[in-house]
Amino acid sequence: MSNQSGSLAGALAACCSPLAEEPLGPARAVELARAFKALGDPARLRLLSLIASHPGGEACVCDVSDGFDLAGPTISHHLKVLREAGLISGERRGTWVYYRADPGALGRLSDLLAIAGSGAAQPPEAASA
Amino acid sequence: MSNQSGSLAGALAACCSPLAEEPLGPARAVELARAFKALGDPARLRLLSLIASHPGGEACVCDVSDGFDLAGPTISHHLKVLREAGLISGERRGTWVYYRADPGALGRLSDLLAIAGSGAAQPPEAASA
DNA sequence: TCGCTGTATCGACGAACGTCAAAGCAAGAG
DNA sequence: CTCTTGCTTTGACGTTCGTCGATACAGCGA
Repeated sequence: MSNQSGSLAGALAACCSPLAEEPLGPARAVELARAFKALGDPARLRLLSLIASHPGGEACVCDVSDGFDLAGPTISHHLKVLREAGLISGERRGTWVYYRADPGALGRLSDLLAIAGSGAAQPPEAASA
Repeated sequence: MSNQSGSLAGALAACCSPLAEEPLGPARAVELARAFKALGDPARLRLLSLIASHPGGEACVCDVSDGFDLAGPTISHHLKVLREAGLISGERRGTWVYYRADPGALGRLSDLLAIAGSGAAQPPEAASA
């Protein structure tokens, strides 16, 4: 399990001019879409939030499972999706498995949207709308 | 068509403490997930980027369709998904329909991830673990 | 008016997704 | 070693999604 079992190891690492700066090539779009798709489920969004907001910055599955109406395997599945998207990493310590959010990956996704939201290609409606 | 035909009109408007600050309630998770899901497709990501990066901040469907291997109806479908997610808005001017990215919606999604990526719940891995 | 071009909706198909129960593996307790 | 607990994997089911062709609508020009 270690870090990421998936494919995007470096996908979010070598990131990307902001959305509005240049058209975003097909290949990069595929990798970024995989990350956003991982965020595109309420359960995963809550899991990620729960992990990121947990004291110490990490949470074990047992901490996180309470408050969900989902079966154990489903939780595990969602955590795997987040892991393979490079958004969290998991580590087994004794009996329990601890997950932790990846600040870098989240930050890069944030940057991708941020600049688009504030700066580039300045919509002429500057102050309006 | 006007602005958003969909459901999230205000969903992204009244946004949200950052991901790592507090656990993100179920209801809000559903609405945010809808936005991220809209970003979770390579074609839509490229479309959004193409629109956002287009000179003037807006692009008509014809501008955007070139360079895609997708049929017309499919492009139209993806634009509709982005529109219903509140990420773009469309306006018909004569024969053509022009789309424009919504900086506010993108910015709020960005903020949601940004703080999580930099600040809160500071992972103590610095010294501990 | 008719026809043409640009865009959207409809209906259908295959693929991917979210979910669960059952079974499997890892680690500690007895 | 065996049992129990925590988590993951497997296999299956129904639903949603991405894609397309056919069709319909909107606006312009002849």
